[in-house]
Amino acid sequence: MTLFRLGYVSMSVQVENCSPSQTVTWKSFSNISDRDAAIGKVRSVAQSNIENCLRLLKHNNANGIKFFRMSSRIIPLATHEELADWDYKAELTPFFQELGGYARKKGMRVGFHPDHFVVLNTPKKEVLKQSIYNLVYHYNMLAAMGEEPVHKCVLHIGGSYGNKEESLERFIENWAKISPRIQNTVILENDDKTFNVEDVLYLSEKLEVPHVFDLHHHAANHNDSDWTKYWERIVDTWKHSPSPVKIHISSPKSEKQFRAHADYVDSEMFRQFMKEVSGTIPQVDCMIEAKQKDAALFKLVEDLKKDPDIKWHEGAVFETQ
DNA sequence: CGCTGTCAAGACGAA
DNA sequence: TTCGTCTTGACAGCG
Repeated sequence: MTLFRLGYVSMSVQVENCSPSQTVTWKSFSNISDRDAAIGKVRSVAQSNIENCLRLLKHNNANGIKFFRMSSRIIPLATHEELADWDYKAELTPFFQELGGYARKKGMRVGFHPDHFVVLNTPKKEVLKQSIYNLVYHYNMLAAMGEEPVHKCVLHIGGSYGNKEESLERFIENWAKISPRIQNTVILENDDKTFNVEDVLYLSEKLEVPHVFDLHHHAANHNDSDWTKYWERIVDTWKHSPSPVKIHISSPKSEKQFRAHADYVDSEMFRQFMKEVSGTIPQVDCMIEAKQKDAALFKLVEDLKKDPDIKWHEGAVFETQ
């Protein structure tokens, strides 16, 4: 018996005018001569983003969706050094509290996937510094929400820099320079070009970091295409986590653009995955990464409803034998 | 009003 | 070494 929860990424294609990623660019910030007014602009955009994120959570709850990836762009310019003196935490905490309070009350799992500028295996000191600063920003948002800031930020291992083995080892060296509280926010995903499941498992097991397995990336980048032989080890990386195993699901856009995300996910592919996983663990949370966002999730649910073996709990939560 | 180019941030490969 | 591309949603600017 396995409980599946489906989630989706950041924004809805159904709820209108509800972007949680409105922004103020550095360029437009700089064009405002009154700095207080400029900060005010950033503050109001951030508040609006948090409000819209809350509206999305309410939309999710109404549809039985208990799993969600929040936008990393909630606070524009939060990690820009020119705004380092702005205490966004103090000013925005009440808004984040409401957001986190709602998620908690409804039993929702929320998390982040920081942008690709966060590269922990970089050889450049400055890039590592900025990356850690970016993770601190994510930590601060989680803390302000009252969320336990553990295993909530999905990252890739990083670049290969011409030598994959060295770059894998550099991750470990750099990891040692990061405080435990920030280390604890991180979970690691296999990518579609360089670091495959075996590489992530190597780090995950060594550093005790849960591995977020991405099925689509695995199809694009693997040593052995049969992922099931890694499954037990993947599950094992979650044994000390407060959260259930997390998986990424998406389908290739086309044969030619294999690595790009399709509008929807292939429900046959999902069904295959579901069959393999059923019975191996009590619960798995599946992040649907598709261009059509929540609409793709709803379409998958429609398809899965035809399956008589599935027992439905809520809109996007179900149980298999 | 709608289309196009630009936007904090990194990595990579082509020229 | 420099530049375009990747990828992506928002937005400013332009016609």
